[in-house]
Amino acid sequence: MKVARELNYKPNKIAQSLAIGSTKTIGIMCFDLENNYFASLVDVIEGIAKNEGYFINLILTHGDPKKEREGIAYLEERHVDGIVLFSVCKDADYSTYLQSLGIPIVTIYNRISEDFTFIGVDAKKAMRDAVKYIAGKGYERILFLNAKITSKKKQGMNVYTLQERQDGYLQGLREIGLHDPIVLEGLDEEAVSSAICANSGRRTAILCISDMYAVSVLELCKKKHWDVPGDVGIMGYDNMDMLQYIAPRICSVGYDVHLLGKQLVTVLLETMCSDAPSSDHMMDYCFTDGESL
Amino acid sequence: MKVARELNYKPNKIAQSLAIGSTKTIGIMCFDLENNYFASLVDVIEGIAKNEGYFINLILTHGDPKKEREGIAYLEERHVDGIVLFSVCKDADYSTYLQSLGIPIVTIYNRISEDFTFIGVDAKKAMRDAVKYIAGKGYERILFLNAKITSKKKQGMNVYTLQERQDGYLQGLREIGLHDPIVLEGLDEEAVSSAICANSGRRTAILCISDMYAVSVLELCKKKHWDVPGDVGIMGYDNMDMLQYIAPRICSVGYDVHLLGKQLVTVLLETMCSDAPSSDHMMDYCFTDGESL
DNA sequence: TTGAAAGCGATACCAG
DNA sequence: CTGGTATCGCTTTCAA
Repeated sequence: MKVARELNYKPNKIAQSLAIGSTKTIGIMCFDLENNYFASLVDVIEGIAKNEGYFINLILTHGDPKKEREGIAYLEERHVDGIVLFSVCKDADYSTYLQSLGIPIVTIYNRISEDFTFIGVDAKKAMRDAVKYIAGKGYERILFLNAKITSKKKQGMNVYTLQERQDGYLQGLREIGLHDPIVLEGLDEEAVSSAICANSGRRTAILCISDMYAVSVLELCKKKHWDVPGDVGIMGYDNMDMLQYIAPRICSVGYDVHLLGKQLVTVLLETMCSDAPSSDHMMDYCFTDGESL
Repeated sequence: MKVARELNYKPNKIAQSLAIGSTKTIGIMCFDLENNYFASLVDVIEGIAKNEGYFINLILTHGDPKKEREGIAYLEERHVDGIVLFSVCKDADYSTYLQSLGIPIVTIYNRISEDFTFIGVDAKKAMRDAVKYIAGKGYERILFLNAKITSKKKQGMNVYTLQERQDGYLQGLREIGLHDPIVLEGLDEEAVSSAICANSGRRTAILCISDMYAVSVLELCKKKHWDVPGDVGIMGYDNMDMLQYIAPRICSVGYDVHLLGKQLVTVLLETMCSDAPSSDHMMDYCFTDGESL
């Protein structure tokens, strides 16, 4: 040991990994970091993984399924011990391909199949309750603003969470006896405006797939000089930090990102040890009150 | 090759790295990803590095010098080919220690020493010009709101960029003949309010170390019912995306984050090949006009 | 062109 | 408890 110190010996983790067959590395496959939701989650995961002695290999897909496949191949070659996967791919082949790798995988945001543990919020339930929450504020007409889910589907992309949220909206609407669901896809100002205007005198709210959409709708309302929440109600999803700086404060669906990251890593580590897939974890959520409803 | 395909052969990058002595991996040592500025930059770096065939090992320090030192040690053990370093450490020993590792390092945000290539915006010049820009809008009194630079210094932290920005402010003030610099440290509402109020009838602007501080000052002004930009002018730094959703639109110092990331990776790759430290790159910046001045 | 052997830097087993 | 050796999977060199 004395000689080792004198020669300034440093163990070579590469050789160690090769010999021991484990890299002590976790791969994170994520969309992007521009979105604060993803960035926060990666931030939390890194911290917890590091505490547990694991390193992070980060790969971003920017929504490109090809990049995801390539990224998975890289992670396989690099022999990461586990993967946190925000997937944009979806087909049966992909699921069996992932399964064949024999690498523990935990999915988040989009589910791939029942074969992989999923950690997240029960988006369907959250949106169903959000509809009731909005109705409770006296709105008689509730629109849903989704991303361009149909075209994403056509491109063979994974739209699990978008679909869940939309289904939750539809279910919520049925349960409160409103039978004219209106789903908008993408932020086309014309389309959104005319949908809002066709209200036949009923107070209208718009439930958005995410806070970014909600913020854009708010911008639109300001431009059109519509009063929020008087003329138009707005609700977002994710409760991003940024909302607190925007007036009026947009109501949103929030959850504990730190806890989510914690569970993600815990379950992944569990899977890595026991070699058996763990059960899903559904997080709690809560509505953050604001001035937009 | 046919047999290889049949047996579904996949090269083992770990063994390859060991044999070849290169991991094709770049380490990114960064503060956090909560800050959109850092998150964007990491996002850009990942994309460009991947295009060049390099992988990302991400380590976050959350401003803790101890975590940075540990992180560097990990990256050394893992034999990354190069490091992008957002440093919070600063002392002569640290610089020579890093030098002794023999790993190509490019620094950003905070400079460590002349021995390491630095890529970034000339913050001193930017702030000096910002003072003139503000003065040009008719303000006769300009305050500077910094982070808690003094206490960070005492803790032995690297405050290079904070100091540069502050020095730029001081220099700009001298050059336009204003001789009462007022530097505030940290967002103490009391202190900021009273500094703003002690204006002796002169129109007052507050130049902030970053957009987050600028946004908070705006919040404060709203709470105090001060008119922006009538009573108080505000200017930020970084020109974060978020500003476009906040009214009034805060003026800021912007620059091309994508280009910054591109240069970072390019220079790092250059250093990795030639083995000689490259020269610094100073980015252009521009003032984004808004409604807060 | 092909094949065999030595190394990269650790771990792990087995005899002494 | 110590010291030698095979192994991990690949690159590289050298000989055939």
